[in-house]
Amino acid sequence: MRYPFSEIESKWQKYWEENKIYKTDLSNTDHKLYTLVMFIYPSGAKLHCGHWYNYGPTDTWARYKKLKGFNVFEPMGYDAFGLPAENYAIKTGIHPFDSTMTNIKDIRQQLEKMGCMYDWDSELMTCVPQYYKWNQWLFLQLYKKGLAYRKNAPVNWCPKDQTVLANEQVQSDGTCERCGTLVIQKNLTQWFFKITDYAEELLKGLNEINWPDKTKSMQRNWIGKSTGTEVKFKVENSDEIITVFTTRPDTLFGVTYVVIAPEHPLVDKLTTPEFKEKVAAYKDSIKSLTEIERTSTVKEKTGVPIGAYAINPVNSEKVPIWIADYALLTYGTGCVMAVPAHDERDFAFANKFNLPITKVILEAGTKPGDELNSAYTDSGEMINSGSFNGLNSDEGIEKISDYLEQKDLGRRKTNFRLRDWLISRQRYWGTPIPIIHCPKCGEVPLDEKDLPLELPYDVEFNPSGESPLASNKNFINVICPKCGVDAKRDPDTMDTFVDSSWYYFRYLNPNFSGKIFDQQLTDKWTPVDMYVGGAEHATMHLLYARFIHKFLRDLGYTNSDEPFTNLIHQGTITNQGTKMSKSKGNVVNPDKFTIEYGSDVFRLYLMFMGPYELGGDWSDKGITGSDRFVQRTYELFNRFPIILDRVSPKSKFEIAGLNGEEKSVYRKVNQTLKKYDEEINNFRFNTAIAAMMELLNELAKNLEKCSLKIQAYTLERFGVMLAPVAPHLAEECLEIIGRKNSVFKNTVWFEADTEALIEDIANIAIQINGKLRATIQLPVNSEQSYVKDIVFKDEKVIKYVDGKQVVKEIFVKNKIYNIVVR
RNA sequence: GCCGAAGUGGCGGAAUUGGUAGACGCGCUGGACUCAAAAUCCAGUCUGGCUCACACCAGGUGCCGGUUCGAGUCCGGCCUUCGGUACCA
Repeated sequence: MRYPFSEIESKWQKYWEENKIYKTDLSNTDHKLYTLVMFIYPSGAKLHCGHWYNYGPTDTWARYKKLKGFNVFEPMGYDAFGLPAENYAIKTGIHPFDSTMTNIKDIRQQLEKMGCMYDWDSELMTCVPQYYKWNQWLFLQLYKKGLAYRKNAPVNWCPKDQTVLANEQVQSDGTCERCGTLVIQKNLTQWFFKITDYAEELLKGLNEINWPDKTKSMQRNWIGKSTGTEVKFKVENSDEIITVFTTRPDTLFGVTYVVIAPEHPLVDKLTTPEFKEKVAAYKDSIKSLTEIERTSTVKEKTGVPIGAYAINPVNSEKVPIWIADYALLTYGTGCVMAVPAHDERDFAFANKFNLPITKVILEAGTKPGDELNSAYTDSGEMINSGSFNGLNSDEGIEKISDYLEQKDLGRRKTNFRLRDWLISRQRYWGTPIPIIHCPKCGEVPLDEKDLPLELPYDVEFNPSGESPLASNKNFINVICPKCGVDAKRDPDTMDTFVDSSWYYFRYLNPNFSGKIFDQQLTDKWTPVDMYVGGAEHATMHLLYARFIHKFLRDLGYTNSDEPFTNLIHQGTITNQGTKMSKSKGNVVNPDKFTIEYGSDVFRLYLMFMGPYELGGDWSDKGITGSDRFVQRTYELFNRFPIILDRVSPKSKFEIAGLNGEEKSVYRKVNQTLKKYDEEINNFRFNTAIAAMMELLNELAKNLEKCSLKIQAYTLERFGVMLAPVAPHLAEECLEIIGRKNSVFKNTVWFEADTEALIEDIANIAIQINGKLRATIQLPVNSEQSYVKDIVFKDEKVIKYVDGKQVVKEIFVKNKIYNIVVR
């Protein structure tokens, strides 16, 4: 009889729900284990295979931990604010709130069908005032500490989504992370969170968390710490000072010109009258370039002199000041000292514009007079550097920095590539910013007791570049709480990454009302022990959450330094090489497979496909293999109904007292237990399932020939191993053999009998000069002398050794016997 | 350009500290069952050579070289693919 998955899945799902099997007792924190998967964005596309691939295997891991005795908390919720719902509203006229609620309802049903052990009492969604009120509260705390501020700056603007984006949300090809449209630069006044205040700590903290090295290195690069020195250059005939940042103060004597970012405010002040026109023309010419064109490393560098000269503080040399597109206003001081001899960019630029090149670092094995064909960027002996001549340049970095600091010509400085997090968005479907703009008082933060500032339902959606909230008169017009005059609310909403930067706290008591979260619980249950989600969040969500976590800790709201102790990225499931997405129309609907095969088969198949962290291209080719495994398993258990009522197996058997088949079965089940344990623990589901398939093959062959006791022993263990990977099937199978109660109610785990792991017989490979010539079977742990006798009686060995001299013999116990002949 | 990961049968993928390459599964081929098909079960399946067949021989983990009794695994030099990053001074 085929496994009636539909009936059995609903039977056990009902049982689990009625018996509150997955309700976590949060008061019990012994062996607590917080397992979390990144929450879901509730779009109309519902669950696709990628979601399943994320949630199914993670749930298997969580169930495995539960069986091993952990008190597991595994919640699920909805990242419910965001652009797609709003774009959908623009297209169809369906309000984002309504479409989101409908989607959540559908997705919840799909999630329930998956049969994961989510604690549904902890479900949360971010688009309700009870949740986003605390985004606003968080904003106010940051504001109070000066960590939320507004400034006018060149920012990334997505013309399609009609909103600004954070740096992290612009992809390396200059397109929008959400919609793929080319992002442009605009000068706008926007809200920022000062993540840069935590740059150093965000960097250091990476050493304390067990995350994939890849992800940590991406964050390190993104933070981009760089230590160097700021050097002050006086300007000839001017009181202005140009401060440059350099990591190579040792090359200061080699400066032949200075470059300022074209947008730098000093440019207008310093440009001499005869250069005004050229400078203006140049600034115009780069304005028309897109960000990618401008920062492309293959593009030739451009620039113009501004007519003014700077004075090198160490040798009083007069060098020309240029503006060039390769100097970035947003990094360091926006000004660069150019040392063409020892910097590739400066070298290329100097060659193009015939600027002088002065060598000040000597490459070992070259002469001072040798011509440079390219910039020499390594260390060496300092030359042409006054009193610093002869020093090694590494030492020179320190010596010149000391000198500059003593003379007040500069100071050591650490710079970060990380920029502040731009959090305001000119969109509707997000958290309103709790600030009032008063013509008299300026920015007036809302009082905490007036939160939440609710998002109004009625607004104009059509994107005009203006925040939709500005169209709702009742919302936008307000009396200044300070002075009573007519004022306006801030019309922007927050980046949805604010919502997700602290949601893992909220899960523990999503209905808590007095504070942002229930610290009684969160102090005991956070950090999250295991976090699973896509690698695409490496420098976005995963960085923001670490920042907010540290900020909350500084306020005394949490007792840990990091939000996620362990992190795993599931691989990406692609379809014909491209990532599944609704816009590309290549989404594979998992329902097709769950309807045909059931959710356990589908879950098994996803896990069996390959290494979890690799993902892969979607194909349903092998799913029949998982189906067969399930059918054969079900059939096997049905051959031994209520066996546990008829016999109570021992917890261990003496292997010597077993007959041949029993020994084989007993050994295999224990070997499988050990393998399974190691593999699942490390998210290597594919090999764990392969081991179970091997076990099933063994049982199909030999179980019937075993004693009742061995049969019961084996099936009980097989059933328990099955429970994390195919929960519905396992519950049913265990019930068939007579187990009372759900295995997830009275959890049990069987450790392998270590004595049963070793085989009696070892296969020993015989090699001549490293080539396999024969294999022999001998009792395990046979000594060399014993093996040698048998090896040299082997016909093939005789054939190969005959007439030759045996030079060496290598013996590895139970593995190989290699004879080296000449 | 730089940083990181990966290249193994027709396909997805296994392989402890260097120790019998191809576990497990898909697909395919042959057989059993069946009136027939599906399902199921059994056998075979890296490539080439030779053989009626068994056996045997040679080659084989992206390419070239090295270390070693022995290399998918270690070292050096390349090639390709995929992620990340992009003038960060």
